[in-house]
Amino acid sequence: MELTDKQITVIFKALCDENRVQIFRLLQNGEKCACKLLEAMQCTQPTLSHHMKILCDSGLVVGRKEGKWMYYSISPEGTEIAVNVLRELTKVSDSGECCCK
Amino acid sequence: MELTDKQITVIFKALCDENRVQIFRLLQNGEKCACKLLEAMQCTQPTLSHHMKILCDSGLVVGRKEGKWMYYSISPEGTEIAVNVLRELTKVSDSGECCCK
DNA sequence: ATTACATATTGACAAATTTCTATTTGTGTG
DNA sequence: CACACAAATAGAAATTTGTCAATATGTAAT
Repeated sequence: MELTDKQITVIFKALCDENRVQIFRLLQNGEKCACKLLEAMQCTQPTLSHHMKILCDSGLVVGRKEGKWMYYSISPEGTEIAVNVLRELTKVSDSGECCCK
Repeated sequence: MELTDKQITVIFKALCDENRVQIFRLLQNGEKCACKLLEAMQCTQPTLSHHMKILCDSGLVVGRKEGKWMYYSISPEGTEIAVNVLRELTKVSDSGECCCK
């Protein structure tokens, strides 16, 4: 399962905005409906919808529709992928010195 | 050691750009000087300098000056912090249902 | 069907980001 | 000192992102 550089940026874009970080905090207690998230956030409904789209695109959050409502939750699978990608990208396999010495 | 939401976004901004993802790949073999990175990248020197600043600000990369040269490498400490933050933010402590049912 | 409600989409605008060229700063050498 | 080289900074242009008001879509209830 190889991710492109582009896909990697999409994952971490989820965490590049303070509002979205706050949304993660709200989701830590379990699944929440959009309306409940909206109450807790200082933004309009379209703005929240926009952020939720970015979060779902990242794979770190999953949405579930139930009647009129959208329920969002943190995805353990997405989380695991993100952690692995981060570990992979920052893994150092020290192989020799730089030439510029 | 508590990080603000703002600081968290700064960490993950490092990984929000394809060029910077590429730089991580280049640094995986160990420390590299800026001039060597520049050779491998498709951008100008000021652009690389800009990206390196963002990477250093994130704490995921550290720079070391030696004479005229700047040497950059992946920071194991910064990496560990980033992984911990990611784990922390995406940790679910399931405490009850949403009210909107 | 009509109404009410929850969410998504559209379009516009402001702010932030990326990129470049030109210039400056810092360091070593003849 | 004067020159060359590496890297950073300044400033401007192009692009992307975040935000909102307005509107559309989907769902349930009367």
